Amino acid sequence: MGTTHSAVQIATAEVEAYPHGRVPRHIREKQVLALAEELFAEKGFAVASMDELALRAGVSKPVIYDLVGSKEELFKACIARASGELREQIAEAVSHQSEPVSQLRAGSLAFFKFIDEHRQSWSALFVGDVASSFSTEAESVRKQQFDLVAGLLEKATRVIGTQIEYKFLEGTAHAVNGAFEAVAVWWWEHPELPCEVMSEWMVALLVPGLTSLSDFLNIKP
Amino acid sequence: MGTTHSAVQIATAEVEAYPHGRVPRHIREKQVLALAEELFAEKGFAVASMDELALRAGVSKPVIYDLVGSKEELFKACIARASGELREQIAEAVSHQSEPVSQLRAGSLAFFKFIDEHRQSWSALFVGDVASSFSTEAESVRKQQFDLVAGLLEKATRVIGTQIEYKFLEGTAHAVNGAFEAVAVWWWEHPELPCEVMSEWMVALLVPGLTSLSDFLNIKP
DNA sequence: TATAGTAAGCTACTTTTAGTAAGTCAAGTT
DNA sequence: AACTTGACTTACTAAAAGTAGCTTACTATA
Repeated sequence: MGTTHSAVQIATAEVEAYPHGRVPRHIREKQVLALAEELFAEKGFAVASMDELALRAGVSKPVIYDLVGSKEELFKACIARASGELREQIAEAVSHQSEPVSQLRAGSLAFFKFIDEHRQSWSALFVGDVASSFSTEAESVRKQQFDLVAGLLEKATRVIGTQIEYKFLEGTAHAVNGAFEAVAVWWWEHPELPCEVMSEWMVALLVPGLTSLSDFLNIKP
Repeated sequence: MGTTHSAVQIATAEVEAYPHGRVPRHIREKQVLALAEELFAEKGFAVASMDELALRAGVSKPVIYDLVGSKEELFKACIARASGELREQIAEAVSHQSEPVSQLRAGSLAFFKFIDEHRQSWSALFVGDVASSFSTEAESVRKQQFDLVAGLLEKATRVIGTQIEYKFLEGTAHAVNGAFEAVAVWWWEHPELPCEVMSEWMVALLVPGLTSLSDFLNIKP
């Protein structure tokens, strides 16, 4: 367990187990996906070319197209894979907490840790280039933060005994997520700040408003 | 003053004042910029083509390239123009207020009003497609929100007599801006909510955290 | 074991679009 | 009248997405 292996390295090794070149579909697919993520991370969506991807995979272009459909679908697949991973990490961290504020804090820390460990990919897939036009994919991350936000607000309002409209929960979750994303982008140029500080900072910024938001929401039922 | 004229209509009228086709450079430039913004709003960066822009302007492609340099520069110019307008509107609204919270409230309302009146363009230039890769342009809007946030935090900390690090003001401004942008995107699918509600909602979400954030910031000098 | 079927891959295209080289044509300037 | 300049054109190149149709190796079964 001394060395760490990247997804690309693992996939390449698996492919090279077939020295004659003819590799089973699911193996080739994993390799192409891993190489694509790397390529997008290096160059961004617009500049990354399918020709180069084919070259790196040591395969011709139609093979790529047969596997992934189109450049856009490939990009979406990369986002889906990465955001799935992010979601898992946050969920894992949250699951150890029971109080809404502690959950948000744990989720926040997990978020920054994930980004810290995947700077390049994260920037390419979630920030740069066309990322936002595929927002339906990154959407799944928001869905999750939605749950955290909902937990916070519902607890706050359960006291008053009011049912908050779903709509407002949803919008607030988007706002919270937007704040996290934006500050993560800014963090990119200030990497000297540790995850813990980033996380506490965001908690300090958002929790007071979230807990007191119920007042506002009760005005507009 | 009965009818309203769009930027495109005005520019087209100016161009048609030269029936022989040879139009002075600055007039043609204004027309091309207006048409470009319209085209990007309709199709988004990736799908909009320079050929079609040339066609719509009734001019050949090299003319476009002579005027605007490249597709990316053209897009940046559109963002710069639009964000300049947004900045002006917010500045105007803020200038009528003196207290930080009132300023944030006024700025917030101006923000949502602007977007409400420029839905298509705003979405294409600031959200869709490549928008975020040109974030240096949209950056100028953040700079302004930075001032508002700084006002809030400095007032809060002046009481305690501490000097907040510039870095944290900046990051917080990004977070606030990200929250606004994200909720504006979400608003796109919930247009039934009036600007005033959106604005008050964001104020309710952000102000408590902003005013209390000083506690956190004083921990880390 | 011969052979039909299929999975993996290739060469060689088409199409679209950003960007450019080189020239035309009208109007003023000397 | 010759010369420069500024708006504009035709006709290209280059790069990259995506595809049609063929080849080759492996596999199952008669």
